Amino acid sequence: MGRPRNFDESEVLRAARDQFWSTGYAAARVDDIAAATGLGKGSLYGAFGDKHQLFLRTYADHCAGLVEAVRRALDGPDTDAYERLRAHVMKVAEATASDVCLRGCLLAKGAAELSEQDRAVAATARRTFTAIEELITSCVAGAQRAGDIAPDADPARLAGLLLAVLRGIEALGKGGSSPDSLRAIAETALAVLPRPQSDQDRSARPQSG
Amino acid sequence: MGRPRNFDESEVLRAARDQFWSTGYAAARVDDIAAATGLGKGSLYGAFGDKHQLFLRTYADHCAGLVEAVRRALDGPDTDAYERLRAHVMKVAEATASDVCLRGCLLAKGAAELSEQDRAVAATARRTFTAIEELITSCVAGAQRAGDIAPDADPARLAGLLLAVLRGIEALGKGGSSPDSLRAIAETALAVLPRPQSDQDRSARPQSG
DNA sequence: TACGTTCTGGACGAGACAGTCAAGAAAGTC
DNA sequence: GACTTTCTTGACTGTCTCGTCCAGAACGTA
Repeated sequence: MGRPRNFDESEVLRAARDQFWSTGYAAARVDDIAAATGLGKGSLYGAFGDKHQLFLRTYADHCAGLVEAVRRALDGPDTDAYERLRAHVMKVAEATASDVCLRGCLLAKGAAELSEQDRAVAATARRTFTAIEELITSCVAGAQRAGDIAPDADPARLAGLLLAVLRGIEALGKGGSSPDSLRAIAETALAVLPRPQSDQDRSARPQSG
Repeated sequence: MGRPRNFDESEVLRAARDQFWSTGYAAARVDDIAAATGLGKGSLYGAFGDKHQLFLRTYADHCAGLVEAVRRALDGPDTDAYERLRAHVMKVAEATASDVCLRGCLLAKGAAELSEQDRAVAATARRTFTAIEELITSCVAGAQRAGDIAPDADPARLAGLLLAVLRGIEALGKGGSSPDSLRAIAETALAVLPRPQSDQDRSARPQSG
């Protein structure tokens, strides 16, 4: 059956992804990727095709992983849906704030660099955004059923807004916005979500100071 | 006094910017930039230094122009502050939605590609974000004085949220989100802004359907 | 052990690219 | 008109990088 492969595919893909992630697609050198993975270029080309194919593969895998992570963070019973949503939004802000090297999110970085000229990248990015938005929509709807979101609000619209805020936090983090300001954005986004009337309406307002 | 320059600096910078804008920094070729500007490479290097310096110049100019455009859109009397804010948010959504080629915003594209490795780019992006946020803060404060925003809300926090939403819309547009969904995000962001108590509270809620 | 097959690794070639340079052009000055 | 200075042009160079290729290694099979 021939010589078996001497490497773990997922490890190689992760190393390759990290190269693309830190330098971007165009600036990533195949030789560097080979060095980072420990493979010779022949093996790399034999197993994954050329640089572009390798990128598409790592990008798609990474995006799928992202969606799965969001699913794990947001899935669960309605009772805790609002709390899970809150925790997730804050976690994204914290993660972006603590990304000292400004590497940011590969999803956004890849889309920014390539979506104009590469339909496959644009399609993957779009699918990823849509999938995450659906997960947020479900979570908001759960919170609504549990009485933590105003009953007359549209979960899909709130989810769209929250997704935009999350992507915006990511974008601002790339510019080096302070951790505090990113946290403030996340808190404010949660604070303006419409709560049921029964709550003090004030609690839905960002406080001064 | 020697031979005078044969080109208009701002036109050359604009042409160079467009090259960086459509391909990204790393993938932009100096030969293409020269061709686009109509200059020989010698003139380009003589006038603007190397590729990196040229990019920094176009990036800084572009960001300064962006801030000026936002200032023009948001400056004015308190009476119309809320309306100007609303119009601006909707305009960004429309502009992103109609950006068929997914070129996106050079500010975000440059920051995504280079801020990790280039402090000057990160600093320019950060300054730009800060400047825009301050303009939004002023506008929100004006709207608050005019009675269009809840008096107990914190304009700076709302401005941070709005900036994040605007950047998020831009990021989602890069993935090819539908014009309708981008518009919906903008509308929802405006709808969740806390309005004064005197208004029907319902009007501050995104409607179902 | 001999053989076919698949993987490995790195040398190699072709092309692309950034930046330089030298010869000449266009201005001002005397 | 001679001279100085600055700008212009595009050919040129050296370097970098992608992708290929091939000799050999590591497996299963007979």
